[in-house]
Amino acid sequence: MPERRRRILEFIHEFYSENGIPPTVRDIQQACDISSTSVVDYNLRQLEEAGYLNRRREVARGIELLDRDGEPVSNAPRVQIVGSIAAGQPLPVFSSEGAVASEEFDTVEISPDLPRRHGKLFALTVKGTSMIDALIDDGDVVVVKPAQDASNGEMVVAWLRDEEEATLKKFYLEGDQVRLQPANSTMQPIFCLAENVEVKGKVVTVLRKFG
Amino acid sequence: MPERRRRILEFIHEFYSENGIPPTVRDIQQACDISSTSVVDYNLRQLEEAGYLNRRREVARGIELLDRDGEPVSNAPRVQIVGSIAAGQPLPVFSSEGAVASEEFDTVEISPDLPRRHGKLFALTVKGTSMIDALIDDGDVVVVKPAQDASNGEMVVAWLRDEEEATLKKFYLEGDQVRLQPANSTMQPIFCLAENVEVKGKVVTVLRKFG
DNA sequence: CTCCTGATAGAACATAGGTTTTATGTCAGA
DNA sequence: TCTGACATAAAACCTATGTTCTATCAGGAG
Repeated sequence: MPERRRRILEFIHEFYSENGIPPTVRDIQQACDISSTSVVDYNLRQLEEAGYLNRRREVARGIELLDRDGEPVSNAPRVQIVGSIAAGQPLPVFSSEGAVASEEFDTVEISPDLPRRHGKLFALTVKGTSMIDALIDDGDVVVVKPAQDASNGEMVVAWLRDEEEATLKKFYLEGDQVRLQPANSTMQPIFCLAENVEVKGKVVTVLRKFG
Repeated sequence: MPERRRRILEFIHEFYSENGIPPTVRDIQQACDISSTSVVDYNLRQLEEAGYLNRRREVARGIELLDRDGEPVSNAPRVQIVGSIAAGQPLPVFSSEGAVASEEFDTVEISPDLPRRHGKLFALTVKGTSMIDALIDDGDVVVVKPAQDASNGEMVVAWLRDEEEATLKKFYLEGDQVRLQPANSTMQPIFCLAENVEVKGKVVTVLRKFG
């Protein structure tokens, strides 16, 4: 893709993020030092053909950015799904400095207030029904804030060293013991030694989609 | 605030959620059955003075919605929480034409792709643990697309006429009977006559927050 | 009744902004 | 060298859209 075209696309992203509305042809013209609106139009057509954006004809500010799948893109924040969590399976290695390559993973869109409140986040897909007792279904996505410890009552991603098992439970430190309480209050808690429990993060939200 | 003004504000929210760009004066005029653009302009000025929005003068689609603090509202769409759903309680009256006043209700932020895919949505807070069998906890928020019927397998908000009870279940039409299947596959389904089941909407997503 | 204010109308105006037309330059390949 | 695709230009065009002007009407205060 020609440099100028790339520049235009980049500018549209920037402008939309900053202003909440798409730029006009003339906004682009100015920002990218282009001498004529027709050149902008030409390049926009190319970009449209290449699937990078949609243009609502005859509509002011009718540029709509698209993602790889041709779906309208939004500037809502996304977090990486760095892997899955399931009974009896190792957790993916998630380092806070993103040792995971950005491009390799799927992402999910989340509410903007989450990163605002919690900072950097990641997500895990739940595989299997082993988390049913935490009211989390097969296929749900849990959004997690990385953490090494937790306060009582917080829902955590915990790694049980001896059992080599990951679980989602409410965390309670009681002396040198840890009580891991299922969200479903009719289920029984697990008790284990504090040193056997490795907190990997705090669950911030659960996402479940239908249809 | 006059009814018409409220309507305008509500429409701007809707339009922006669905289209990713603010409406024009004439979009508003049409949607709200107003005879003249000047009336729209007049009301927009009032809304601006009252701090509900910002107008970028001389700019096409220059309406910018503000939140209570006068800050630009994030362009992540929001849906109204029109009430709660609980066992043995009536559902709130939710009409598609927004009989519910905008200001009286809380809202939740949702992913922008939801309104784009499903159109107008509303949300219900789940009260009590009666929806545990649908893996939905006390305090969860379900986002719902209004609908009068459903296809097999879809999670619906159903109203059981005889029982006078609202429930969240997977919907299956089987002859003249309806099977309402809990998401938790270990639980037993409910069978009832089709005419006893009133579908109110389809569940699009469930939101659960921790901390 | 008169005056004022809030709200509604209809029409016209002005310009922001999408689109088109025609022309020019560059470069790879026949 | 010629040709055609690709990219750039300048200017004009047209309509979508923000703005303004003037008029009307209902209701409350004086």
